[in-house]
Amino acid sequence: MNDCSQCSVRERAICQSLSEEALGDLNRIGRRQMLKRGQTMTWQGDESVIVGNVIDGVFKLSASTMDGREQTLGIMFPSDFIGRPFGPKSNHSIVALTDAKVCTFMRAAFDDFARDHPDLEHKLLQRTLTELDRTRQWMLLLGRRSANERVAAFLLEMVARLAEPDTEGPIHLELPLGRQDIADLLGLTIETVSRQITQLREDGVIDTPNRRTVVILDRAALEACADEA
Amino acid sequence: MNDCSQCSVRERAICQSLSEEALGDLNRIGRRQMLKRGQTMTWQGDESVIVGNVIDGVFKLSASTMDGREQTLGIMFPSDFIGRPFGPKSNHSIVALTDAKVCTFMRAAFDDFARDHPDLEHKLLQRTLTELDRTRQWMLLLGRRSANERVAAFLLEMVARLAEPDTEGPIHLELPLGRQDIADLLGLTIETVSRQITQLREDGVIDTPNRRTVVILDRAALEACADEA
DNA sequence: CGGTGGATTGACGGTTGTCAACTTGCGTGG
DNA sequence: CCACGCAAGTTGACAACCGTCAATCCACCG
Repeated sequence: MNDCSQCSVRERAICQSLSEEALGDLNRIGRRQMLKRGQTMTWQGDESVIVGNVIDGVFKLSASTMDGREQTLGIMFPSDFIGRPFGPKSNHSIVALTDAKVCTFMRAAFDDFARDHPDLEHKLLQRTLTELDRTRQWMLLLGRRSANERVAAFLLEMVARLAEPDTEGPIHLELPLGRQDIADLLGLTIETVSRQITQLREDGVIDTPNRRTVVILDRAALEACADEA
Repeated sequence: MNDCSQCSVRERAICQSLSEEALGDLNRIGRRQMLKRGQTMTWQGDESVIVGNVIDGVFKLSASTMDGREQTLGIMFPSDFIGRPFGPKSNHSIVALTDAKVCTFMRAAFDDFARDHPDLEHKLLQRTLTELDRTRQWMLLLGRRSANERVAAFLLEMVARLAEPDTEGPIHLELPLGRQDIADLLGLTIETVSRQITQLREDGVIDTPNRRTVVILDRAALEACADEA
């Protein structure tokens, strides 16, 4: 059964605003879906048919030019809302970076439901505004920051989103992205990302015990990199 | 008097959703404000105090790094909504690119009003979603496109936003931005922008009768530049 | 133990940024 | 109305950073 009361993002997703009864109604038009790492949920340019909440796993939103250069537009974590409600087209692909679980709705049905539940729309508005803020910050990074600033900023962003807050000492990160994903997110090539990471390791700022884990040894130094120079 | 019924963006701004009565209530908490070209309405990092509708003129949203590199995050035209509702901080400055007129509200009062008027919130949500789409498209440009692609894309964007639709022959554009503004928007330097414009002129794609006007001579060629190569 | 795909490293070149000189356009004041 | 002055824009020479291409390395899989 799809029981929202036991949903792991119950307290954080936009559905938190709903009464038990409304939640039941919403549940009736939704369905759970599992995706494998690397699987694409929706394609750039397709009609906007599906929207939903990320329950588990990590997704990237990405767009590419006609000749195949790719740019990641955002990373979505559990409780984030994905897809394009109230509009006919989706301008980006949504791809699972890890095995993932989502709670999906047909867009038309979701739109109708949302219009009848202003509290839900309000939560969605707040989330959209926050995402717009984040996206604009990323524009500054893409437009004006150097390769080493970008990599430092990326690592700090991952700390903010993945690590336990306020831990003392070295911070252990298990990255949901490979090097190519990082490059696509930062608007760099995989080689440049690799070189910057090597540099940070040689400077003693981070350690990389294996390809997917990063240990932050000197957070202050990383923050100095990200803010300028 | 502030008479919304005669407002030049009455049919296009988010207020279009309001009844006569609600419009009167909103009008009572708002005030008109004039700004000169170059004047800053709100500053990056300040508390979010003011929100509003652009009535006349053009604004840029911009953010800068600690060492002074600047990136423009968006261009706002009449009927667009500016400022950050439902959140305490504004992460970007809002600067008038031309003499301008806005209809402003104290954020706290606007927030309260919006929460009581779901139709208004819905319009705001739609606008925010559209702006997020546009911003993400711009991320692709900043992350992955070359200088000449960026300039071509910029000119086409200006055609879309400023020119009469579907005119045959050469398209006349009166740019609201100077070269430095264009550079900040495209994540380039002023010199690179200048060189690309010179190149397009020498190729016969555009003409530049004076510093602020551009004539599109060969739109197809421009579109070819923007899409790739 | 060997294969495969991701990651790293190196050499090189191109695009764009930097610095500086010069030109052009525009407004002000004589 | 013209001339002057300044800001905006253009052009050139050069350097740096990052992308490209290619070889190699390494982790993880059977």
